[in-house]
Amino acid sequence: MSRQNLLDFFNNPKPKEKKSTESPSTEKESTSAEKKSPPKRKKVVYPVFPKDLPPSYLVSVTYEGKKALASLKLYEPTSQKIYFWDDTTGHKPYCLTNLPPKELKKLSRLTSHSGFDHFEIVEKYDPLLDKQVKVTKVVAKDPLAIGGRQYGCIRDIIPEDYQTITGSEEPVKVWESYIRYYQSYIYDNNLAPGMLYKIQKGKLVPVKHESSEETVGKILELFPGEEKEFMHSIEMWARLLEYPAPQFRRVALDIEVSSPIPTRVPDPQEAAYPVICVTLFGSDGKKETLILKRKGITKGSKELPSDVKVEYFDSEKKLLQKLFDAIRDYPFVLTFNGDDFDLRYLYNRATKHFSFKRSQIPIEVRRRVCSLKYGIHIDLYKFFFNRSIQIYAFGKKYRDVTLNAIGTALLELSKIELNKPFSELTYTELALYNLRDAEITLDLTTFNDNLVMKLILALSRIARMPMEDVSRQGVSRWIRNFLYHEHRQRNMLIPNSEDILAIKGGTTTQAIIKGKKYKGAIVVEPVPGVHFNVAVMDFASLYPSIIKVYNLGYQSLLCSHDECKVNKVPETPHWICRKKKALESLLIGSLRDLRVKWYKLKSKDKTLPNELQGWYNVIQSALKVILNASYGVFGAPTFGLYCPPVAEATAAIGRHVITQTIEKARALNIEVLYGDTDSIFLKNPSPEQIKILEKWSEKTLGMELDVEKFYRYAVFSSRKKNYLGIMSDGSVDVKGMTGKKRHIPIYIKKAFDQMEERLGKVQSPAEFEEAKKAIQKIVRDRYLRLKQRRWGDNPNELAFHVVLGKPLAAYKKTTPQHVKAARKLKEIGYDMKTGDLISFVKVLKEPHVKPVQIASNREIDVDKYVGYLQSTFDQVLDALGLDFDEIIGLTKLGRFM
DNA sequence: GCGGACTGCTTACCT
DNA sequence: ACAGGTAAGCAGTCCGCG
Repeated sequence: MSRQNLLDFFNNPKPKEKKSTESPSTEKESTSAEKKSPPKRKKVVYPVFPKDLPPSYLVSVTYEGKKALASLKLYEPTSQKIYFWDDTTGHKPYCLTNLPPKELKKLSRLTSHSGFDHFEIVEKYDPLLDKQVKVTKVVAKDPLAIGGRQYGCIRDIIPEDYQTITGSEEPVKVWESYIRYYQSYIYDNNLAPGMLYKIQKGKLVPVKHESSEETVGKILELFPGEEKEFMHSIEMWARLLEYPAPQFRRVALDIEVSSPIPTRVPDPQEAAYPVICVTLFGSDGKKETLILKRKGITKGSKELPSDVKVEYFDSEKKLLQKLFDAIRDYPFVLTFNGDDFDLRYLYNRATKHFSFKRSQIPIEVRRRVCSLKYGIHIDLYKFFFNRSIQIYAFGKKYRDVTLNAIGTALLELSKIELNKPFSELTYTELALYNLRDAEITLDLTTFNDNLVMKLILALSRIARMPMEDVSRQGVSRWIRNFLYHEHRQRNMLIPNSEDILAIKGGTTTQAIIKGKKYKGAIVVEPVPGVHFNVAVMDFASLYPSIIKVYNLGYQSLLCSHDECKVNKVPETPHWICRKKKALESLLIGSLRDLRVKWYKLKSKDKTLPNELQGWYNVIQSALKVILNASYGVFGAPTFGLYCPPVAEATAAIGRHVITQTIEKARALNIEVLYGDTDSIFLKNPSPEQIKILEKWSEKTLGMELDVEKFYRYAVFSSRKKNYLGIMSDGSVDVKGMTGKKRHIPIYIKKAFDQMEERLGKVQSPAEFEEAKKAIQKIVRDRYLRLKQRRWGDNPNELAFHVVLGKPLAAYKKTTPQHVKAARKLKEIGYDMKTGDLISFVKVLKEPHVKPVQIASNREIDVDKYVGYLQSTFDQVLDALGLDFDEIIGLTKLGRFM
């Protein structure tokens, strides 16, 4: 499954849009701002949707407790303002139960519950029983009554009281009680966050975008002969994805707080120390820094850029007031870790240390999230932390989830390095530092034509989630939510996870890895050596294809029909339904086909206007992220539609498919050099042989097998997931090799890179001998330099870099080397937490490791590094028939001396 | 008490 | 809070050994 990423498209980033300088640069620094205009205490009123407003994007749905209804935020792209619209449909929170009203009326705790409203009998399709059922809709006055955290909510009362009161053994079921109210509102009204709406006669109605509709029509023509149901899904997705994206008016916010201990981050709960500097960096050109005056601090000699507006404050309260007013002005506010720090700190600082009332602060603090009353808060830390985003959208370009690492990797813009503690900075130094952080934060969303904003928008549409949620939650939530949405659209009961598990059961195969639930993919034993003319064929999104073609989903696996029981999944006792299409199969299948047949092609179509091609690339990446996870979620207990047999069946069919393909290739007399999950590496196949394989796959497996790439030659050792592939242009694919892993010292990596470059130059088998000699020289040189201890003035290049996977105290079973180093760092005052990258070197003395910060050249254990050099190169040398010891001048005999 | 064989833990990677 | 499979290094344990 190939790993081309979102950034590939933008190899030629356009020059940045010129930012309009809204504030004239003449006003540089005014120290007297607060004397001029003391902030007035006026009531903050937010705009309500006017009657004739142009089409606006639905960006948020929340429950408004005071009014007891759903409240929507819409972003009007011309005025670039947020407007509020309150529900007029009378929609109310509810849950479903199998008890009829007659029985429910016996439950006095329910009927007398202050939040209880009424009962309705509704008919639904139960996908686990495959039949229509009558259930009771228990309607409530507010969402907390259904499933609030406090004692005695409706979803708990129903089963508890029914059994105690009636003594009945009948299983009492409650459905859909754990769905957030605003999601329920979105599902029931078939809303799509991120899409265009208008208000017509007091109702929210979707806006048609004509040229997008035309494209949707064209897309549908790409799928002749598909069933009606499938076409409807394609149409729905295409509409969600074709509609244009707006310009997002936004501001990045970053604050600095004084702290008595420089290495400790102040606690946002206490918010005990003053906010000393704040920067607002806007997409509209705003660059404003607010500084708190403190004793003994001077401006210093450095200069700020002339377009930055600086304001000094005598009082922190006034600074906060000014900041709050600015926040209120923007429809979108960006932070890096604002949920856990900046916004939380500001809120607590304002309420606990100054006399701000809650109504005077534009921030709402919840358990894990900080949101805004007016705008939309996007915490980019949470977004970039998302593993799927990291890997599939950004191709692992950034490895550390810090502002500095992401900024450096994606923007080539780094944080300003400080060489003295915070408290000793001049005002200007502090402002520059703060300004840079805010700049990076904004630029993370502007680069490549606002890629990140568009990506969040696209995901929001697919997942049917507000942008605020989709940017914070993981891919399993995205998938769950659009599947839930489709359940509601079809009047299907959304099953409880435990019921799926109880009916469909667990897994039956034995995993190779201890502790795993079921058997996964096949990895073919590679044929060691150097092979010229290697074709890599793979199945385009194998697992989503399987889910589509084989009709996989919790409904279809182990269905209740006797006649389906013969439709077995290979190597398992599971069977698959032949009578009814599973929702997952339909929706994941249509998404896959849409990506492969439209968005992937369009994202590479140079004839399209640049901007449109970019949008298509965003879409195909968003789809990739979702599709890549679409099989895994079935095996994840946290997924709402968790169904182990579905995951197990997908993997089993995958093994079957690849095994058959390998057999077919061999039957065609093609040597199969290697294969992993969905790919096969073929030695020197003829174009005819390839064509036969492709046709065969289409016909017998119903799946698309294509040549994904062609290597001039490939180098395999006997290790799986470990090879080099040299493309015809000389570029080199390096997979799984230690020489490419992030933790190894640059000193060793450099030698590996040299070797890689040399291998890229080899055109033919005849040229190989010379390359081998060159590689031997590279290895020998690096070995000798190590032995001569020539690596520089400090051991930085010898440092290993390993991520701390959990808090220091959680390492109980063993103490790995990086943990030893981290504990040492902690002793000398560093703040060590999960996710930190620990850099350490290997030294002679116990405990043989030392943080690089405090290590010196003379204590380095050179032989350890020689050992590392050897194991790194062995992976390649094996295949080339070379021997490390011989290269460095040890004869085979010499090794025993 | 010591060393080799073994298992388990941890991280980084592949698909 | 997507999944399982593989490689590598090190920590810790067990067992034999006069």
